[in-house]
Amino acid sequence: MTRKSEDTSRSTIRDVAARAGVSASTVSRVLGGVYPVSATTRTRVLRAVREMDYVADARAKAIAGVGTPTLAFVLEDITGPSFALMAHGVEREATRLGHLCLVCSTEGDARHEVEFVEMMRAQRAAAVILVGGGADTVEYRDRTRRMADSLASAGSRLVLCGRPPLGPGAPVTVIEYDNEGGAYALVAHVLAQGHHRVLFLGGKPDHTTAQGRERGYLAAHRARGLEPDPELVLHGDFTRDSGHRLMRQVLERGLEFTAVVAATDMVAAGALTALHEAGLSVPDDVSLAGYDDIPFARDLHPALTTVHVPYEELGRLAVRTALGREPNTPDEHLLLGTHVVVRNSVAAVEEAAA
Amino acid sequence: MTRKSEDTSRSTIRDVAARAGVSASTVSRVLGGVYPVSATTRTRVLRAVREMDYVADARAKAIAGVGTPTLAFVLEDITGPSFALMAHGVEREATRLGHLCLVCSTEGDARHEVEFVEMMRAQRAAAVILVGGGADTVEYRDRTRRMADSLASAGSRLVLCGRPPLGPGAPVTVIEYDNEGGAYALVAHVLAQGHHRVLFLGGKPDHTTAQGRERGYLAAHRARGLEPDPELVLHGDFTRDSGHRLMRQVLERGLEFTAVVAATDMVAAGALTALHEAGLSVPDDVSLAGYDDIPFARDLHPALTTVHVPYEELGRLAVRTALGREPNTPDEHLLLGTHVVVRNSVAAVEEAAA
DNA sequence: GTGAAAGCGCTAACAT
DNA sequence: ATGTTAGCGCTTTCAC
Repeated sequence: MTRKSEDTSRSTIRDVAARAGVSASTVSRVLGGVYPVSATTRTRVLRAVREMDYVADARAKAIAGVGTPTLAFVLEDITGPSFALMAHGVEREATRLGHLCLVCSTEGDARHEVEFVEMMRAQRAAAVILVGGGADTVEYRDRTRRMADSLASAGSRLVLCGRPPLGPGAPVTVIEYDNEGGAYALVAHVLAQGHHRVLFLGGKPDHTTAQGRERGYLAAHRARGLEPDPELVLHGDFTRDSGHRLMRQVLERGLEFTAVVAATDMVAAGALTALHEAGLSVPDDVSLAGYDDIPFARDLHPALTTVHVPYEELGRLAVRTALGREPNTPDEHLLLGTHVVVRNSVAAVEEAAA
Repeated sequence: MTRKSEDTSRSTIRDVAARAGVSASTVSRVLGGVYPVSATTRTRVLRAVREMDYVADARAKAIAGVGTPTLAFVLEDITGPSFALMAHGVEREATRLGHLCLVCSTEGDARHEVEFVEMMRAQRAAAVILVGGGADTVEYRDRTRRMADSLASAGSRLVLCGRPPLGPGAPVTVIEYDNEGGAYALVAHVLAQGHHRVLFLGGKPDHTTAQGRERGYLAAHRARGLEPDPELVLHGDFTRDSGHRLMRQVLERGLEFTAVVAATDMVAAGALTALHEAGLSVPDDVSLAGYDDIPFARDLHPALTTVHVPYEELGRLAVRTALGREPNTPDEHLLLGTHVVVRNSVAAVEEAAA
């Protein structure tokens, strides 16, 4: 059994110094690394350190100017697959760069968000990464702008990841991906299979991510000279339950369509089981596509055609650029590409039936 | 536009004091809360604070004895649905209790794990929660015991969440759930549907979670006087790919079975698509069950029968008990129940066919 | 090579 | 009610 010091209170550098018969500065020096210290003193100190199982208080070091930098990550709900993917990217890159990683869930509450940002500022986080879409209201811009300024004035930096950008001049970094482009490509693909009435299961009308995807849906139609029936675009949120509910209602109402494009793989999953519950077969009776390419998409049955979003990369990039910038650099904007991944959930329409 | 202080370096309490024409202690007092301060001074100070957008350095406060406590959460990969669920529980409860929440991914590397724990000790984290199963080797016990002692001697506490417990006397809290019981109930349910040859897609043979589930599988058989064919229990890991690969191999080998129980919903998902790819129907041709009850289980087709594990509760409990205990309390052991949730993926065997 | 002393940003005990 | 001083645990001049 390893012997441990029995004293309940953690030992300080002075305790170690005392036990080694040297001064605190000396202990600091041998622990610090490459400062000239005599071999024998070094050994004595190291032994004391080992015997007392001493670890320097990181907060004290931080305050003295040599701490491990910290990076904060605030999102809505770690449980969402795409959030989790980003979180993973952030976390990996942060530890690769030797940063600690604080995480907070807002549960979708904007008040929590600003509270967290305030805390992170108090923690002197090197950067705080805000993740997940939302409404682009003036209230949002003001609030976020305020956070950005306040962080910047404290030598930190705000990163918006998949979020509405602020106006020019704000000290933020925004990393986005091409919502509209992905939706455009996806819907073009569906249309190319001969579908004419494709249902769109969208998100909240004021949510910018939802808007981008909806724009893509519309644009793809118009590029073919089609004007989609307004009845076909529905609004809900990005959850599985929303997809399920919406799909059910549509089925009850007897709306006509041969394909459905969901704003999210989660929505698609809910819609899929609603379809199944109604005895419909995908893609034989109706085609279905999603958005996000979460890992589970390929294990749905049929495997879901969707658009891939490089979420993990997004997270990695967020920390890399945030940490690379000078705090007060004005707005910077990265846009990552998306691409559709074709699996088995959308089929060509039977021309005979038409 | 809100005016902000232009000075790039964050302001200190003394700067605020200077601007308000008072002493630092006074600023500290008005910010601190309920200490008697004259109304006019208070206003002056608050104005200065606002004008400078001042926030007290949390690290300095911490070192002075009044910091926001921090809690660390180290897991293998935030991307796994069950990990994410636990993380969510931990995070929610932590912020509810006013704690900050540090998170680290080990990517399955034990060395990273001890490094992280060491860092957390340096951060003076109130508790560190280690999550996720593993092998119960003596190396594991030694290493973990060492971490527990070291944390305890620093006034912190180690919590093992869904992990092999240490021997008695170690200053840890372990929170587990009933792996064996859940598997037992699930397999009993499958057996009760008339299945005699049920395939088990297990995890790594030395992984304690995998072992518990396998024991349940065996025990359920024996309780019915059955001795399962050893050929029917396979080993892989807990990933979707493992389930997919294993299922494929089994199908190629032409093994006979009417039901498969996967050690994990992820494994089940992989197995399900392999089954589908082979043109088999679930549950008409073969029944399938999983374990974990991740949110996606009900959107698989057919909806997956599985055993529910209260992961989120697990996380919440982990922080609650960790924070409630005195640091040096010896081992404490909580065991949460599991229960099977019946959906549509296991059917009764056709007695006619037999 | 090593110690004493000052300083990091804050709070708290002690004065007044 | 407010200022002064000491102290939290550490690093870093500045002496010797």
